[in-house]
Amino acid sequence: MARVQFDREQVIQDCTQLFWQKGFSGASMQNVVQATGLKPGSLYLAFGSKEGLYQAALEHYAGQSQAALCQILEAAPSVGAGICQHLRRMIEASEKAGYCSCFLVKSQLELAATGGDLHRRVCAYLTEIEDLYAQYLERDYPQDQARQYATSVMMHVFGIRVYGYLERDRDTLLAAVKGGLPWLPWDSCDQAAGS
Amino acid sequence: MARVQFDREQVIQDCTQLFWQKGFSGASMQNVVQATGLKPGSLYLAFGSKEGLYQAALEHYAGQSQAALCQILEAAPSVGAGICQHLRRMIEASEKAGYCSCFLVKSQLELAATGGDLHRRVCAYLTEIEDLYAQYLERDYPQDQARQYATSVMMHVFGIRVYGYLERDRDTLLAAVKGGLPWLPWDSCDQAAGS
DNA sequence: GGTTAATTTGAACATTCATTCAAGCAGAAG
DNA sequence: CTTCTGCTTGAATGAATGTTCAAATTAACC
Repeated sequence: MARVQFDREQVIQDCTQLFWQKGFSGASMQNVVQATGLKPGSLYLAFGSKEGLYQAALEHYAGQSQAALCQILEAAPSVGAGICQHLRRMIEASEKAGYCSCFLVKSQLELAATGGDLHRRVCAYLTEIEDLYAQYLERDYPQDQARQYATSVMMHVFGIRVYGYLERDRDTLLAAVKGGLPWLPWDSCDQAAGS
Repeated sequence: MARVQFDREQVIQDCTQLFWQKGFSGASMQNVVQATGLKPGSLYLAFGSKEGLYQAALEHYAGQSQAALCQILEAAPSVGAGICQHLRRMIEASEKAGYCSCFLVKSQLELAATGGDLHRRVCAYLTEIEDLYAQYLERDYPQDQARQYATSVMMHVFGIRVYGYLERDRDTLLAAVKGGLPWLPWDSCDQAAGS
C-alpha cells in the first residue's frame, strides 16, 4: 500500500459544500483542489471526473437529507407534527446568513437542460423523498390522500427553497405554508417546537 | 453612421433563450456568438460584458413576464380567475418538451451565492411580481389578506417551476395547487379555460 | 466624390478550464 | 534490507474561457 489514503468521507463532504454553494459549472476543479487539499491526480484516480465527484456529492447529500427526514418523522408525536417541525426548520434555515437553498433543487434547475446522467439521478433522489413523505403519510391517511398530500408538501418545500432567498421575515413564509397545508397539525407543532 | 445596426431586440431575445436554458456559467460567450450571429466585438461594444448581456436578458424576460401577467389578470372575469388561469398555463407549460422552468427562478438559485449585482436585480424583479399579485388581489381582499395570498401564490409558482421537471401528469400538479390555494375560484377557471 | 464617424469584424490575448501522467513515495511482503 | 505495490504528487497538456483592438466596412454629410 501507499502512504495513507485520504479520508474519502471528508473529501465528499467538502465537495458537497462547494458544489452546493457554487453549482456544477460555477465550481472549478481548482476550487475542489483548494477545498479538499488534495491534488488533481488523487481526485481523478478516486472519482474519475468532475462529474463523478459531483455524483458522490449528490449521493451524500441525498442520503443525509433522507436520514434527517426519517429521523424527525419517527421522533415526532405524529407524522403531521413531524412535517410541521421539518418545514419550520426549513424556514428558519432560510434566514441564516449564507443560506444555500437545497442542493438537489439547485442541481435540478442547473442540470435539467443537459439531460445527462446527473440530472436523472437528481430526479430520482427527489422522487425518493416524495415517496418517503407519501409512505409516512399513509400511516394516517388513505393511499390516494397520502400521495396527494406528499405532492403538496414537496411543492411547498420547493417554494420555501426558492422563496427563502427573498429574505422575508419568517412569519410571512410560515403563514403562507400554513395556509397552503391547512390539514397539518400546526398547533401541535407550535407547542412541541416552541416559536 | 455605419452599415446597419443589428436588431438589438432580436439579439436580447436570443440571449434570453440561451441564458434561460444554460444558465450564466453554463452558457459561454462562444455560445452567445453562435446564437446571435454577431461577433464578439459587436457584443462587447453594445453590452460591455457577459454580465451586461445577462442583465439585458433578465430585464427583457422580467418585463415580458409582468406584461403577460397583467394582461391575463386584466382580461379575466376576476383577479382570482385570472390567477387560476395563469397557474393552469404554467402547469401545462411544464409538460412540454424542452421545459426550462422560469428564468428568474433559475437565476435566483444560480446567482445567489455570488451576492453580486445580478442577484440583487433578480430579487427585485421577483419582488415586483409579488407586488403585482398583491396589488391585483387588493381589489377583492383587504390589504393584509391580499399580501398573504400573494406570498402563497408566489410560493406555489416557485413550487411549480421546480416540480415541473419531475414530469408528473398535470392532474397531480393541479390538484396540489388547488389544495394549496383553496381560496381561488377554481371552478370558474375550469369553465373559462376548459380542461 | 471625398471625408468623417459609427459599427462590424475576427484574429489574438492572457487566463482558466478539466484532465493526464511520469516520477516520487510509503507501507506490505519476502 | 530489498522488492513490490499502489496511492500521491504537481507540473504540464491542449482546449475553452471572457475580453480586446486595430483594421475593415459602410452610411451620412459637405
